[in-house]
Amino acid sequence: MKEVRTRFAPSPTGFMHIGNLRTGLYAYLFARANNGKFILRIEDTDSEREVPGAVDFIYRTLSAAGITTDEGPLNGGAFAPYVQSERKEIYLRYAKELVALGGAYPCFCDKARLESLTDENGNRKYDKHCLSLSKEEVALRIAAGESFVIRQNIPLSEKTAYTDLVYGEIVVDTADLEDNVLLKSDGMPTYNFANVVDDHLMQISHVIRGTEYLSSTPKYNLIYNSFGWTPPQYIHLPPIMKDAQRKLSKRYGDANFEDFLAKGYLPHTVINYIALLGWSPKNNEEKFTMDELIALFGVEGLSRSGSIFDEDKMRWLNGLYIKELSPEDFAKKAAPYYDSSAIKGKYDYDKFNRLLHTRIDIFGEIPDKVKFITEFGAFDTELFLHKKNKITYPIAKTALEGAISALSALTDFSETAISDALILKCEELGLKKGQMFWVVRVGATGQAITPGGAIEMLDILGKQESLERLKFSLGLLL
RNA sequence: GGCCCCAUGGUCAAGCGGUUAAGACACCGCCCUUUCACGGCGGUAACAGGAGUUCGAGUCUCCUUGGGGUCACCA
Repeated sequence: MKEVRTRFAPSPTGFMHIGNLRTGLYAYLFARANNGKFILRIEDTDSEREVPGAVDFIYRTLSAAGITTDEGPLNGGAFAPYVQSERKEIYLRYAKELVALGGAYPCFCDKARLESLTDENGNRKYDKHCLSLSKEEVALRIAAGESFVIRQNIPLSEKTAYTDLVYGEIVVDTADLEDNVLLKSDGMPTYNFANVVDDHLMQISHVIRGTEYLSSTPKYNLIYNSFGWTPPQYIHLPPIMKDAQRKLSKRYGDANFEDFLAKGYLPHTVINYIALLGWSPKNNEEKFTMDELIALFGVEGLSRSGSIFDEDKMRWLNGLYIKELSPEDFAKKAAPYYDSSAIKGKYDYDKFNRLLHTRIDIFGEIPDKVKFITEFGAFDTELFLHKKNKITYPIAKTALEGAISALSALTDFSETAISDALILKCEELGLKKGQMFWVVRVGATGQAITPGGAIEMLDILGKQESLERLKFSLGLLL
């Protein structure tokens, strides 16, 4: 059997869209799962969208994602160059050959004429006007420096079919296809042409890409046929959706890989999560290493319908991965988020690390979790009330007063001392421990949900601040 | 609008003619716990609709409806 070779062919736009990354991931997994090669190719034939430094950016992204390439612009390979803008002469050569073979023809029609072809529904289809030009006239006009493009010569009406590995047989009538531009007037190829020439020359065995190409693939196969080449196998992928009717796109917010990293997602969480959007293994697990994904991946598990991106689930997954981090790793990754929070430079980050390690799903939650340190003021006293612990206003008041007196007497404000003193006071006042701790925790922070228990909160705040806050809270009850 | 594709809970999804229709997220409840959280256990919730094929249909066929894609000198 032929060697499996897949490719990831992004445009250098300066960001890595999640949908794109998933396509690349699947191409990578498929290659690795079949002991094949994974190739990176840069599709930069649209000079207007060129972004400097984008190639490095793509490599950094793949590296962060744990995806390695066998061939590409930076690591080279037998089919270099891997950047389309550097392959201009190749496309030109093959375009000429295709014209000679009758699969394409030069076209001199200008924009105005093209627009005049638009019908009442706003649709337009090229009428093969320039196909009838004589060889002599074509040569003359080109020699005269007239601007032209090369168009694909598509048969008027015949059925074309191919078998997609996930969607099955796709049949399209060539009457529904247009004589698209293959080579632009600036000499650059369009995707329609470059992708065919490159996939063939680079010996790509399986083309893995989004469904937007599902119905135009027959067009590409026609080109392969004209050249006498064998088309690759196709694996088209359903889209990742923002909601039921919108595709996930950067226009709607945080859909880029790097945005998720900035929010405090671990790179592998994103990979793990998107791997499961549109593909599922036969087992019932949700958490996979890259090696496990490779071992499990197969086209049988690919789905045909679009999937809505659910950040809640990705958060949960990230929480799982965060809990697995060693304390050192956690501290290292959390540090930048403390530095951008209100407690920057103050307090011992490690005290928070210990509390937050099991309490956050993404690092971006840190600033909000530590906010209570610097933000404290009047709050809704209903927070004191607790049905299950039978906490009423009088009990809250008693507990607060008791806590204040017990804590005031302490010289050693350690966690054990605080705990002992509060528990002793409970017995003295006939309060349940749960009542005391709840009231103290709320009284010291003004929040129902806190990044730690009562004792931990008091310990972090220190004796003076704790007492001031408890007295303030008591005041709210009077 | 033409053409192509898709359709199981709110979401991701198993299922590939016979199942009490898995599992996960989210949500709710219980337990654990000195309070927050973690963790454990449990619960609510789905085959878009209609014909047909079949002893039997979520699974096959057709139609309807809904949704997506595509119709560029963008990829």
